[in-house]
Amino acid sequence: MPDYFSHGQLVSVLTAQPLDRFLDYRAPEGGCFQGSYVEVPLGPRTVIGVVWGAGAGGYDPSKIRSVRGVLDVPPMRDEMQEFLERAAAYTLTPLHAMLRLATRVPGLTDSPSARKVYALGAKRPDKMTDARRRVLAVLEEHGGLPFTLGELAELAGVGTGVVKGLAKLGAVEEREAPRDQPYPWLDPDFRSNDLNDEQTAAVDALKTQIRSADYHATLLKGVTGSGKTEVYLEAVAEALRIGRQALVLLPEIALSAEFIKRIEARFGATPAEWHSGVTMTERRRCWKMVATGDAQIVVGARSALFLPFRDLGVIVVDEEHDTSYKQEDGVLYNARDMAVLRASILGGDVVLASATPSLESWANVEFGKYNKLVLNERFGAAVMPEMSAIDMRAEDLPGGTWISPSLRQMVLARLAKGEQSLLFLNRRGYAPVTICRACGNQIACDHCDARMVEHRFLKRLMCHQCGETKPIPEVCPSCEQEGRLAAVGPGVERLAEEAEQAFPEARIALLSSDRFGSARALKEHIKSIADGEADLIIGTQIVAKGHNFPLLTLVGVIDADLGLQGSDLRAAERTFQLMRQVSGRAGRADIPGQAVLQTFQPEHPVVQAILSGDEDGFWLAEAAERRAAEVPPYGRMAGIILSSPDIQEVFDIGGLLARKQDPLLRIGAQLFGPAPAPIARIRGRHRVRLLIKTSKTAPLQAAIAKWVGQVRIPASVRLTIDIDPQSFY
DNA sequence: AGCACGCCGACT
DNA sequence: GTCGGCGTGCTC
Repeated sequence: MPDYFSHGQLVSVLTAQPLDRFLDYRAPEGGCFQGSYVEVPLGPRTVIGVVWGAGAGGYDPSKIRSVRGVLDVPPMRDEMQEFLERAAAYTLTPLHAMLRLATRVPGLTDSPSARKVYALGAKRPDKMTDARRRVLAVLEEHGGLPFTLGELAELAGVGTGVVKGLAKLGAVEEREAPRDQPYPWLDPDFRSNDLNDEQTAAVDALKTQIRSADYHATLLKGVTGSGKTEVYLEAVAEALRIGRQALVLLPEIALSAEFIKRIEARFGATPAEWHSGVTMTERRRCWKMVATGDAQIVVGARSALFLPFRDLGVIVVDEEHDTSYKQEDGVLYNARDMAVLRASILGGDVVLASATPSLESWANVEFGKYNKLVLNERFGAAVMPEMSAIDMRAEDLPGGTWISPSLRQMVLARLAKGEQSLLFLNRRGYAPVTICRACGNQIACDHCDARMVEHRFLKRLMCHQCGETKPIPEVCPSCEQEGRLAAVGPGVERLAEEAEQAFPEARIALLSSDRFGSARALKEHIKSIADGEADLIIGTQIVAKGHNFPLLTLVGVIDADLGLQGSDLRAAERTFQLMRQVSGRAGRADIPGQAVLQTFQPEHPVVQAILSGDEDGFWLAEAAERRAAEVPPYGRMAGIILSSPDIQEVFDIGGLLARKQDPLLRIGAQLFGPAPAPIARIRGRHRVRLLIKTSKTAPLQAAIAKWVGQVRIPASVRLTIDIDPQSFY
C-alpha cells in the first residue's frame, strides 16, 4: 500500500510543467496517496501532477495551496516513479518532460461514468412491429449484452427512434455504463501453435524465467522464418497465466494490424493498441485499462513504454535492431534500452527479438547482461537464399540507369516462370539531387542546408529534413538559365521508371513509405502484392520490415554501397542488417530464393560477410574495430546539438562550452567540436554539434550535467543532449 | 508552458 | 501623454 497523506498534510507534487523542481501542496479533503494523479492550482491555472512523496517544507506556509482534486485513476506505482526518475537521469532529460510522456493521454481528467447503454427490459410492448421485433431479436441473440444506441439500431437495421420508443415502454432497459470498457479477455491457452524442438526449447527457457517473476533480459535471435514470433507469444502467454500483463513493442505501426491478427488467432481476442494512429477515445480507454489491469496485452509503438501498467510481466521488443526505436526529437531516448531499464525495475522479463541483432545487444550477451536464445531452423525447411554479388565495374551500364544487364536477365527469368522479384533501393523519391548543368548549383531547401529530393509523383521537390516542398523550377535559381536543371542519382521512383522500360510486360508495384496516406492503405497494398498482384516490387527500407512475400524468389539490391560510405560508425552494421533482412525475403519452402548485390566494391569486408553468410565473423570483426576505437558498445558517446536562428550565437556558445570542458576532462572524456552539424541548418535554425567520447565506465551523465551547468544558455539557443546517439545529425 | 510585470518607440 | 513591443521571472 502506498503512503497515505491525510487532509492538510504537505505533499510534494511533480507537474508536467517545465519547472525544474517539485512543488509543495496540502493534501485535499479525503487525502491522497503517494502516486495519486492530482489537479493542482499553479498561478492562475489548474494543471495535472503526480504526488511524488511527502512535502519538502521550507516554503512560506501561507503561500502553500491545496490540491484541487484527485483523479479517478489508480495512483502511479513506485516502480513507475523510479522508472521515470532513472530514465530522466540516464537521458539527462528534465523529470517533468518524462512525466509528460507518461501522462500524454486525452481525457485523463474526464470522469469515467456517463454513457448510456441498452439491454433487454422486463416488459413486452403492447404493439409489436417488425422493427421492434428485430431490435428485441438482436438483444436476445446476444444473451442480454448491452449495446450503445447507435450499435443496436444498426445491428437491427432500424432507426434510433425505435430503440428509444422501446425504452420508453420498458421493453428495453436504458442504463448508465462506464465509458471505458475493459478489453475482451485474452485466453493464454486459446490455441497453441505447433512448435519444433528448437522453438520448444526456447519457449521452455522463457517460461521458466517468466514464472520466477524476476528480471531477465533475453536476446531472441531467429533467422527470418524461424518462428520467433510464435516463441515470444508463448512468453506473453506465460505472463498472462501468472496474472501479469505483457507489452509488445513494434518498430512501425504499419506492422501492427497484421500483428493484432496473430494475437487474435493465438489468444482468441484482440489486444489493446497504442500508437499515433489510435483514436483519442481508444487511447484513453487503453491508458485507463492498462492502469486497472483490464488490458492484458498492449501492442504499441515506443511511447507505450510509458503506460501505467498495473503489473507488467514481460516486454517484447520486436526487431530490436530497428533504428526507429530511437526517438529523435523531443525527449531523446532509445525505447529498446528503456524497455530493459523498465523490466529491471519492475522485476519482469524483457525479450529482444531480431533476425539481425544490433551490435549493442550482441555485446550485452558477451558481457553476460543478456541471455541468448537462438533459432536457426527456418520453418518448413526453407533455406537462406543463395547470395552473390554483381561487380558493377564489369557491367556495361548506360548513364542514368541502374539495373545491370546481369540483374535484368535474372528478373526476366523470374517473369518467365511467373515468380516475383524485388528491387531494393534505400532512397525515396525520384532523384536525390537536382543540379544545374549550366552553373553546377544544387537545389537546396530554403530552411535547411539539405538538398531537395525530386518527387516526380508529387511533381515537386521535397526536403527530407523538414518536409518542405516546392515546385520543380524551370529556371535555375542561381544562374537563371532555363531548362538546364537535371535530376542526378537514383531514387525508387526513377528506378520504377527504368523498370517499366526494361520490363514492359511486368506488373510493377512501388513501395515507399511516402506513397501512402495511411498505415492501412499501405498494409492493403502490401497484402495485394503478397497475394500476387505484382510481378516486380520496387521498394525502399519499408520492404525489409517484417512483411512476407511468399511468391518472391529474387531480391536485387540496386546499390549495396549506399550505406558503406559516410562517417557514421554504425554504417557497416546497418548495411549488413539491411542487406540480410532484404535478402531474407526471397525464397520459401519449395523454391529456393536468390539474392544479388550490385556493388562497386565486391571485396569490401561488409559485402564479403553478407555474401558468405558468416554472421559471427562479421560481428567479431566489427566488434574488434569498435573495441579498438573505444566507441559504442565498447565506449560511450554523447552528442550535443546547439541551435539558434543566429549563426554567430550558436558558435559563441559552442566555443564557450569547449573552453569550459574541464568537467569532461576529469572523467577522461574527449570533446570534439564545436563543428557545424552534418545538416548545418534545419527549419531556419543554425546547428552546431559537439561530440563526447569516453570509456564505458566513466560517469558520463554527471560530468555532462556539471559541464553544461556552468554555461548560461540564452533563451534563443536550444541545447539538446543526446546520450548514445544513433545518427549523428 | 503560460502569464505576469516591466521598461523603451510610434500613435490618438 | 498612452498603447504595445516581447525580454526576464515566477508559479507551492
